[in-house]
Amino acid sequence: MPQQSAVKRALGYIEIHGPGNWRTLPKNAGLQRCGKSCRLRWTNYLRPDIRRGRFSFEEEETIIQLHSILGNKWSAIAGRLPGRTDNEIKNYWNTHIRKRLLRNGIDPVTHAPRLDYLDLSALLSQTLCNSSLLNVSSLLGSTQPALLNPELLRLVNTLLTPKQENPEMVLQYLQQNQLVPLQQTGQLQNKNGDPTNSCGPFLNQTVPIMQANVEAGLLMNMTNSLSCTSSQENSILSNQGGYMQYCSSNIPTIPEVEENLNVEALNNGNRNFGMNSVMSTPLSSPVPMNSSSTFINGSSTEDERESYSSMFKFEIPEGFDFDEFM
DNA sequence: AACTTTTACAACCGCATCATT
DNA sequence: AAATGATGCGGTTGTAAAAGT
Repeated sequence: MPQQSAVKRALGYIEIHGPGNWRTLPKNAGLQRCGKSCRLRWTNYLRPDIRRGRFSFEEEETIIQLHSILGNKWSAIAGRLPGRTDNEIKNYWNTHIRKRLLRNGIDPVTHAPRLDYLDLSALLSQTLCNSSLLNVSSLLGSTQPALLNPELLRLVNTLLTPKQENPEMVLQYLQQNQLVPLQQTGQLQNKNGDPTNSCGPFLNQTVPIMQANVEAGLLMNMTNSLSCTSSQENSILSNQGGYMQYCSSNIPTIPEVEENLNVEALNNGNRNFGMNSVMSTPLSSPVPMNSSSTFINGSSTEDERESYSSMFKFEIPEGFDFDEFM
């Protein structure tokens, strides 16, 4: 007996008798399934009001927000997303959202930032001149993010502490910890020992450059990378005064950073990066969740969403003089 | 082209709760 | 109040398709 016609019979049976009577349904419709299986099949797949297709960005944000409040109460979350089933949301969480949160250094269970989940190797390499001489990956000691080298955590902390934003201290730290070769001239060299390569002069000249430009912009961006890796995660930052805001002992909060940096100078090179734009999702109540805050558009693809995340990674400020640098 | 690995999603399982007798 | 069956729910598994080698 073709399965297609069995489904049609089941649907016809439900149309006549309504959903329910799951025990009698398989017998009357000639199905091999048990009643429970029929019910699940109906609620998760066959129901006519089920909305199929990709989750929109709004839906995704709603799921994250609700999950931060409700936890794994998938049916409760589904209740706020018309046409979506708990099973669908659960699957989407496990296959998409959870992974992205982990990649962005956010614990998907607690929704708190976790440095040990973050791809710090890539972040720091990118940060410090995309340097091949920085043996950052060795700091990690393992490919497993959970086993983060404490040295790296200290380094990140050093980089992120506003009072220590002087790049000289960063370099000093790197040298002290043998993360870069210590040179008598103070110049750095690459693996080939060539001090005139792109990275050496950069780090040598970086101090004044960074003091002028990078100091504010790069550190701010790096802070964003760690604590606010995407507009989506920004929206679920802790629950203070109607706003969600993540907190961490190591990571300065955004207001702290703003306090310690010259915001005006910062914005010169990063106008699209204003703090307001990333901290603007009100969450005075769990529902309704259709915040208008940080949406780029409602039909963004996953790749596009990933690119939002990368927006918050290190960028060289506009004022950066590459000619001088080279 | 063939094989392996990864991804995404539907389906299943077991337990908890609710409703009925 | 207890027993029984139905339903709801969250975690897990199975598998087809896609991606990678």
